[in-house]
Amino acid sequence: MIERKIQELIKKAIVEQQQAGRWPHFEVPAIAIESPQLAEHGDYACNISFPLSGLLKISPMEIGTVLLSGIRAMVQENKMISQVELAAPGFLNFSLAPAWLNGAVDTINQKGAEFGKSNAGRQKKVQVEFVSANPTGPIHVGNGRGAFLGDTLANILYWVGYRVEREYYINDLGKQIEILGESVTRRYLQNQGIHVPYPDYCYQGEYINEIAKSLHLKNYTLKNAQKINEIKNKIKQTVLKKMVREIQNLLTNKLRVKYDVWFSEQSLYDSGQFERTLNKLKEKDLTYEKEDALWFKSSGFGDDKDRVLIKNDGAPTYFASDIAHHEVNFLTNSKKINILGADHHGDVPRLQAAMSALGYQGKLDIILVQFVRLVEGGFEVKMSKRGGSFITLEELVDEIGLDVARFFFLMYSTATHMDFDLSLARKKSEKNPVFYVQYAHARICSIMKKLKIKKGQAKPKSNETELNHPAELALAKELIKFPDLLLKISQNYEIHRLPFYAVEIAKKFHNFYTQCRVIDQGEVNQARLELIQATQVVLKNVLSLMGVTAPKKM
RNA sequence: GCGCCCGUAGCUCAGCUGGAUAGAGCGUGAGCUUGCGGAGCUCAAGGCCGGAGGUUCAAGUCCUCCCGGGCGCACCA
Repeated sequence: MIERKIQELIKKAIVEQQQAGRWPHFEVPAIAIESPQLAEHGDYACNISFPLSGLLKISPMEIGTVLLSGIRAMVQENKMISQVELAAPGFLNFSLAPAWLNGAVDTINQKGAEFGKSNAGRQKKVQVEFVSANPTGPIHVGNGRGAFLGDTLANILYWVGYRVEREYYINDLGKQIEILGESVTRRYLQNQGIHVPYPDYCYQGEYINEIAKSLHLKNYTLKNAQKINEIKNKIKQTVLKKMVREIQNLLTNKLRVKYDVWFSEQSLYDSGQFERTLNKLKEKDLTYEKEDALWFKSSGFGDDKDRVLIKNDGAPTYFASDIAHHEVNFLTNSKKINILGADHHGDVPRLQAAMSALGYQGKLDIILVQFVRLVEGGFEVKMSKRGGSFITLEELVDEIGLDVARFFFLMYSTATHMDFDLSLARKKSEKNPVFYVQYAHARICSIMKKLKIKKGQAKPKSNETELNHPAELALAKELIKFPDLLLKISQNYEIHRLPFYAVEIAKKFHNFYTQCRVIDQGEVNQARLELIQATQVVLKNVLSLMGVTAPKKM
């Protein structure tokens, strides 16, 4: 909003020069569209002089000088911008007017819990799918990254005006589930004293044995142990349900991760959706049979080779299910964002190919999240369900706390391969940035409390209604960026900017706090009170988007 | 071999569609009390941004090659 205003000013100044015949005619928007950026020295810095310099064959400083006088004349009646200056290499720096900032702070307080919301999404329906880990074992630390990112992204999308559906896709079909059933069955039989081997392909984790121990299958005794398949199927269904329930319980109750839909892969077949999607591809002549299998011509849509839909044993592939699954999603959503682990990057081209084939081109965005490497005292802690040695997400959260975990996982770019040192995290936990941010919030609450105690005998308010101290202005300028930040994140999915922003606000606040007093000699500074109220509003909103608590005291 | 991601301060990471003297936290060193919470504030030290070319007025950012690390390359899910 501020950036657009500045762009307008610059464009006007350039056109002015053109109309006066001093500069040749060129397409202004193409250049003026270069958006102003935040700078240390001014509030907004613009580098427009540089591209113009090449075009006009005049030095950047000269161009800056010409534009400066034009813009200054216009700024006279502008309330938002108080000052424009030309800096050394040819930068134009725009400063925000304190009086205008005052009004902006006021607006934040009026909007309160709504501050930051917009209707940019125009109530379009978007689905965010995340985690979707196979229900073959506990949720591990790597899944946690996706869980918190997905939850927060969905929150942000909702705030900028989308109708958001959060989905967990349950792979309750196929080989992995068979192996899960078999693993538990074998342990179960072993626990009954029946000698059965435990092959390498079975899940090795101790949790398998724990589940086996908790099973009570009264109808099956040692005598009819030969009915292994019957037992296995029963156990498989029981274990699957149990696993899904545990995952649901962990995510929603313990990790504060919300879901709207738990979508079963099996349901695609029960509902006939799988057949419908498959027929659609067949009708478009995009499939063919080869070596007793049914193939999809994905190479015609950018994939490097064709892919199997139905295996030669008659069973559908995971890929085939996933196509039908996505089609269901697009029945009710105009857009889908899928958060995947980086180990699935190879699957992206084929999935996009299928979406293009079905007419959903450009509607699926995939966010690849790189792996988390757990390190303990310099050694990597392997996280593999198959291998059995891993730290579950639950264990991690129990140890460092949910607020710390959420903040920590959110503050890294999804492209970063993060190294997470457990021993370091434990030591550092008190110095964690999340506490820094929460402390700022608690400090504000503390001041508020102090004011409320004296409610009966209200403190006299000073007649200072305008911000002028540098620390006040810096804080106010930070606060007003919030709505634009959310819009940006909703477009580029750079979720890590949110925790960084939170830290920035906390920093500006702590700095303000040590330099400026809200309650001074029994008198309340009106402008500062409004400023810290606004700070509280923004901190609360930011933290709630991240699913982190905003404590009143610590 | 092919494809995707990463390489920035001692450590963990930012650096937004190329723009001013490359930033933060932790760690290290030096300071900060008449007053709203010291889980805070201020300052300092610490960098040939993996390497070499190229494009540009301008490269940590874009292109090519090389080195190093992670992950994929199934009729598994």
